[in-house]
Amino acid sequence: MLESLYLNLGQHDALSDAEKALLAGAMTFERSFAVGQDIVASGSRPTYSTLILDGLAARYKVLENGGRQFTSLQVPGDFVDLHAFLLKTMDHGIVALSPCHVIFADHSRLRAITEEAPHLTRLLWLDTLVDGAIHREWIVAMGRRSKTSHLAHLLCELFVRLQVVQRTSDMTFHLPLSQAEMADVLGLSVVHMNRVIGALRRVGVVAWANHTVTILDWHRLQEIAEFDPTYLSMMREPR
Amino acid sequence: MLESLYLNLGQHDALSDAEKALLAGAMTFERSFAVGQDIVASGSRPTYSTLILDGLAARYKVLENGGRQFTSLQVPGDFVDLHAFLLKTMDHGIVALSPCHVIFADHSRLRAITEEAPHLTRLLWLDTLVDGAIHREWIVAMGRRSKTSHLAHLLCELFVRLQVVQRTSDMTFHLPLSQAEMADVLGLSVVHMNRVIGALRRVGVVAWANHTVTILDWHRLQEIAEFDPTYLSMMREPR
DNA sequence: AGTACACTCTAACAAATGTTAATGCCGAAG
DNA sequence: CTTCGGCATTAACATTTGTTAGAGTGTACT
Repeated sequence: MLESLYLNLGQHDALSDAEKALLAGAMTFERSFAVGQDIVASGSRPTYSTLILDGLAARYKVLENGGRQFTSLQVPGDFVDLHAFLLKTMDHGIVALSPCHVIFADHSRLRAITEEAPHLTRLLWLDTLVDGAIHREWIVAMGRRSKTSHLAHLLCELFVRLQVVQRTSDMTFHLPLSQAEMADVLGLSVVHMNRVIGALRRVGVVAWANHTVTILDWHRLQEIAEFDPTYLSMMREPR
Repeated sequence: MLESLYLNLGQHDALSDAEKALLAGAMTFERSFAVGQDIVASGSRPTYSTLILDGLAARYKVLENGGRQFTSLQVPGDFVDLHAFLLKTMDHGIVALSPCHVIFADHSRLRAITEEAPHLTRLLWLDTLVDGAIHREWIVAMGRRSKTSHLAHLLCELFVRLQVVQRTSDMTFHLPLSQAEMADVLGLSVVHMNRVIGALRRVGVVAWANHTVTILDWHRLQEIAEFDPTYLSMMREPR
């Protein structure tokens, strides 16, 4: 059941059976969330961290004028709020973008892991570091890429991340976001988001309909995005 | 000499003398960097992490078209590349924005800390988590704030962070960046950066000359920025 | 079958932001 | 003292992006 988590953590370094058991032992109960529901509320102080077993979720902040910005997309195998284990207070919310099935890991047991399992601790730490690396890539995309390139980069990133946890088939993956939600990812108006998607479609590198993205020309998409997956740390090496 | 580091880590939770000694024991040699020099090169695989003792530095990425985007600003007491301890390969560069005096912490000794000092490990982990929280705040600023608000937010953040490590005097702090460098922070053209700075000056909330920023109206600046320091985790509590 | 609703897409126009170029200021180097 | 070069500033114009409005489309519900 924790296959996605093992795939996610295991992509960076070998995960022993004992470590898998420790992770499994940290888990408590499961729960499902409907689309649009908050999985974690901004301002809350969770005592457990939430692992996505299935579905797509996002971190977001809302400004006074009502504007919403997603700061990350979370796929199966991601701890959406592992950082709250040490940050304590959520400074943002986490919402389900598709029906989400999750499982909760108790902070007291995570703490026990940090006391007794240094290597596993480093892997969990690493998981949050990759999070940060993704954030940096998003900052670069928002600041200095063309909007088309930004979108292309996002699709490359999602494809690769979903591939790791075996949520792609061929060059296709499911992307349940509406264009309004995509606009909240890229920081655009809905109208302009529509223009940018249209532009990328017109180039012919992706097909995108019914919430399903098909990459028609991976090489060219990667070129448009200047996508270099180094930041995802997918090399398996001692950590 | 590591006062800034102790202030930085110690703002989140109590740091024992034993832990301070462990940190001091991880340090090896010191070095100075001139303005514009790379402190860490993109693509390198450092075997030590760099702590800023004095000066201002920034993480950055460069795109094929020559555009540069800063992804963070680093102040004294910050480990600029603590993440490389586990990420291994630098996917971005780090440059000195003012003359920087730094000290290097050996990865092998950091690893020893993770094996033997769980609480200190959690504090170092936390340090990288705050990094991530700042990244998220930057993403929100780039995506959904007005440029004036973004700039105001950046000044609020810098002021608070510099205050923690005692690099402010009254409502004033040193900001060595040129407007071209500021543009690479906010993701703007130099001309527009100049307009935005002019706008914030005209409002009368900050004075800014000779690389020195004076906050004239903290309350209103915070209002313009919608600045809420929660994300910096400055509450001292058990971690 | 008909209605309501959410979503995509387009058009027309307004506002924000980028580009190019020129001016002035000031400190470093000769 | 003079010259040079980097930086801040402004203007004029081009391009990108936002806003408002509306038309089309498909699906769930009655």
